[in-house]
Amino acid sequence: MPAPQHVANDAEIAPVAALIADPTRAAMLTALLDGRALAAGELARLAGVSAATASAHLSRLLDGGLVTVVRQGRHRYYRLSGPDIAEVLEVLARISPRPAVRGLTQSRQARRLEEARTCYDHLAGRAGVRLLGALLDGDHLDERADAYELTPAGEETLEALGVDVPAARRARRRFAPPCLDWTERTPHLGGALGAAVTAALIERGWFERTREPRALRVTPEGRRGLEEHFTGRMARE
Amino acid sequence: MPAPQHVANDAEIAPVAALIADPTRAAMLTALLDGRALAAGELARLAGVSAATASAHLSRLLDGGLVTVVRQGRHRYYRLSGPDIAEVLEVLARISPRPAVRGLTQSRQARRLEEARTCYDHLAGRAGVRLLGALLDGDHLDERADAYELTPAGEETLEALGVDVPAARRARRRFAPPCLDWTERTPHLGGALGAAVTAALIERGWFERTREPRALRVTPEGRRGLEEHFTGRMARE
DNA sequence: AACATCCTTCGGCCAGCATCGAAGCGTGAA
DNA sequence: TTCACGCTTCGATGCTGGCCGAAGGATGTT
Repeated sequence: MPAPQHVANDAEIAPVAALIADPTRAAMLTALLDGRALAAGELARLAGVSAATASAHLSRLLDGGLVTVVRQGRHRYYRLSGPDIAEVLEVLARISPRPAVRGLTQSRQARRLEEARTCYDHLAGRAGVRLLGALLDGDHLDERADAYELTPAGEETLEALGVDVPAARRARRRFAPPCLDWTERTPHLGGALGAAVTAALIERGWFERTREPRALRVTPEGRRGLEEHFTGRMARE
Repeated sequence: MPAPQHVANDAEIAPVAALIADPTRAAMLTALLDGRALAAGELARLAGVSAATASAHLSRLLDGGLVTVVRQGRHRYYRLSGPDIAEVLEVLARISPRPAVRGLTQSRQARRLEEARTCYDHLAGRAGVRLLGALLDGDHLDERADAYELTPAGEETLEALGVDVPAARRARRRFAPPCLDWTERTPHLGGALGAAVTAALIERGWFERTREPRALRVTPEGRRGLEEHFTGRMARE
C-alpha cells in the first residue's frame, strides 16, 4: 500500500542507481555478471582497490540487495542476487558509451572474451551469436515478433542434448528472448532457454569455463558435437 | 590508480548510473517517463530545486545523452532521448525498494495516477491492466511465451479504431511485450503496439491528458466507446 | 526602447563518501 | 597453542559534486 505525494507512486530508483554509480562497485558487479560467486579478495583485486575498500563496497551492495553472500570457511563468496540485477546491468550497458579505444591492439584477453563468453547465465559473444544463427538456420527456432519459439524439431534436438525444456518453460522468466550483445551488436539467445542450453553444453563438456570470469572455450568434443547437431555452421571458424 | 584489466571490453556503466543516482535527477527523469517534453522550469519545480540547480542537472543529463532538448522561444523543453532510457528507468524501478508509506491516506493525485497513467508512451495503471485484460478476453490478443500477438480479429478491431498496426510492426522496437506495472504488479501492454494503441485512443478523444504528467482520464465518449468495442469489461468501474 | 520571463553561468559553501593503513575478529593449518 | 590468512571495522584524509544567490544572455511583450 504505497502512498507518497508529489513524486506520486514511484519506486525510489536513485539509491539503487547510486550503488551502481561508483566505478569500483560497477566493476565488481560486472565481474559477477556471469552468475558465479567470487570471493571478496578476488573482487578487490579485480576492481583494483584495497581489501578494506572492497569490504565497504560489498557491504553496501549487500544492504542494497544487489548481491548475496555465502560464507565458506574463511572466504566470503558474493554473487548477484538474481537475473533481475543482471538485466539492469545489461540494459544499462546498452545505453552506456563504449569505452575509449586505448590503443590499436586488442589484448588476447579481450579477444578471447569476444569469442565466447557468458552473459549472466547464457552463452554470448561470437559463439552465442553463431549458436542462435545455427538454431534459426536449422529450423530449430522460429522468430516471433520479439522473441523466439522452439519448433517441435528444435525441442527434440535440445532434449537429446540434455536440455530440460519443460523446466525452462516453467521458469519465472522470459522463455526465449533475444539478448542484444554489447560486443557483437547482434542478438543471441537469452532467457530461461538460453540459460538451459548453456548449462547443458557445459555439462556435456562442449564448452568449459576458463580462469577468467565469463570466458568460455569450445572443447574439441564440443567442436565435433556442434558440427554434427547443427549443420556445422556453429563449429566453423 | 591501476586500471583493472579484466573488465576490458565492457561498456562503462558507472557514469550513466551516476546520472540516475542523484535524487533530483532521478525525479526529473521519472517526470519525463511519459515521453512528453517538459520545460526546465517545470522540472525544477517538480524536483523541488532552484532553477540554477536544475539547469546544472539538465546540462549533465544532456551531456550523458539521457535527454534531448528543444528550444522553443524562451523555453527549453527536455525529454527522454528514447525508449531505451525509459526502459532503464523501468527496470531499475523494478528492483528498487518501494517507497516507505508516509501515511494512511492516499492523495487524490496518487489515486488518479494509479487509475490511468502512461508508462513512457503507452497506457499503464489500472486502465492499462484492464485494457490488456479486455484484449485478451475478447480474443484480440494471444498470449505467447513472453509476448503477445494480435489475432486477425484483433488487428481488424484496432485498425478500425485508428491504430496503424503495420507501422507498429515495422518499428525498431519490441512489438507487443508485456510491461510489468510497478504500481499494479500486473502486466499491461507495452512496446510499439502499446504506444500505437494509446496514441490512437488519445487521438480519438477517449482518453485525455490531465495537468499532471503521466496522468490520463477516461472521457465520457471513451467510456461509451470502450464499452462498445471491448465487451464492456474495460469501461466498467 | 524598456521591461519581464526563462534559463544559464559563476562563485562559494558544505556534506557525503571513496580511499587507505592499522587493528580486530574468525577460521583453518602446523 | 600458535601462526597464517581472509575479511571486516575504525579513524583520518581528501575530493567530488550538489546546492543556492546573484549576475548575465536570450527571447518575447508592452
